Amino acid sequence: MEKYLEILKGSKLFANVAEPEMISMLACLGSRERQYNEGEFVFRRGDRVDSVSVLAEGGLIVQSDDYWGNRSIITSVGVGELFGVGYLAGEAIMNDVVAAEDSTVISFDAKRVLTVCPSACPRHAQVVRNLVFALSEANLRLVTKLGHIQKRTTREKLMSYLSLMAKKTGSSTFTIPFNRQQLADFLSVDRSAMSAELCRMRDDGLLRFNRNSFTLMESGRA
Amino acid sequence: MEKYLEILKGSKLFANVAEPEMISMLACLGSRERQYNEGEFVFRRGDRVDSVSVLAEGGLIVQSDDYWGNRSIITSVGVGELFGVGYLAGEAIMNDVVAAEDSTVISFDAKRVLTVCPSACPRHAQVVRNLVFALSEANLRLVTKLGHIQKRTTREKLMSYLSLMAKKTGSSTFTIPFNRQQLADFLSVDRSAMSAELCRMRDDGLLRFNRNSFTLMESGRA
DNA sequence: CGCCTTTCGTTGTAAATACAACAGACTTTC
DNA sequence: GAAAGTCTGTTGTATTTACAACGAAAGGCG
Repeated sequence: MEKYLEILKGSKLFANVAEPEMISMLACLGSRERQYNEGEFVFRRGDRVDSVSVLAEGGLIVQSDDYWGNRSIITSVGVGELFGVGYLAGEAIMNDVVAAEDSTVISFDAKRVLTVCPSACPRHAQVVRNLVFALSEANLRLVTKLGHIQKRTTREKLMSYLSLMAKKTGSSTFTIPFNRQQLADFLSVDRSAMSAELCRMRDDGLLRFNRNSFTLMESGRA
Repeated sequence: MEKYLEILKGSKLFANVAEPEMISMLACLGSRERQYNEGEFVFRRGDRVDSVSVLAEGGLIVQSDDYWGNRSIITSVGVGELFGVGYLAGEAIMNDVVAAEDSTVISFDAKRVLTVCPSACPRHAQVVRNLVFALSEANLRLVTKLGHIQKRTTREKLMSYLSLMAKKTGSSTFTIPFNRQQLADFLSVDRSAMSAELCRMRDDGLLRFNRNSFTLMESGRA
């Protein structure tokens, strides 16, 4: 566990909690550490989640395959981020969470995080507040994704996603954390159709790209 | 404010908080009450939200119009539900919140809810926990909606939404809280195309409907 | 290097959707 | 109860997308 103190310190869950206090809370919160190999399932649809989990190493994909095998990528999870916190109210989880690479997950007993000893652990209340903020951000991510997907055409979806990425990185040139198939799954469109549309957008002078590196052109908004 | 005590008592925010304690907290949390007429904006895109709001009367729609005027309905808000809680982390709100009918909103100062006097107000910690659960549920709603929208065809989107409604109400006959245009906006499809698809589904024996009352047929899953 | 696997672009066709326009049913209002 | 307005269903056309299939390029590995 000590290995990951730095990461935990930088995670949303322990924002504004000093290291000594954090360490004293780790035991109190029932923390557990577990490794996952690439491709392994962290959660499966139908599981009940009774923990608050932080990714300490690696990368995760939150996805969902429907009855006919169409895969939808809900979101990706990076180091230091919380996940699975959308199901604390007791509902069964609706998506699979899969390790995109070898990963380490640190999880905390949800009941202890939420209900035990806010006085005994001096900064416990802060952790609960952090949880509120983390959930709030998760909400924002989902709404943002909805904003992309609700666009009517593939080109609009791509523009919506790519222009947000440019805004987030503060540069018109950036790389995305998806390959073509994953991007298509994320935007909920067909890969080959999306690939073709990307090329048309390039030919129309909207952008340039190479693999997962993109550059948006001034001409913009078509 | 007293008018709405019953509703507040039944709201997610004050679950497991006895009425006397709740009343003593109302002032402490900086509660405000405000009326909105049908069509009036409760929040506009770009607003900063520094409050936790509960709908006491009426009904709200969370929606977003894009640059070209296409409207997307994110969700509807019923009496007793929290809204706007996805933006506590400080980001600007991305959607408009509009009163679908004459409505009353009670809001609480977010900073006080999150940071003040967890000891002075005996059940303050419970309210913060409730907020976590409410956010968790909001997350779930969004993920559920994503599940509908990510379906590739209009028929699949309709089946996804309607079968969930049947499951939620526990009956194969139920009414939905949307008219056709709103349902189309919610599922992010064209209204007339959706209307036509609904009729084809009826002709295929999948369901029956009249206005916003639907009945799913045994034959199911096409 | 050569083989194998994965990823990406390309194309043609069938299917699905958006859009526009209109008619009928139902509501509201005066 | 007539008029105006709203909601829903219907149809035809142009556009967009999904699907399948394939070849080329890139990366991994013995």
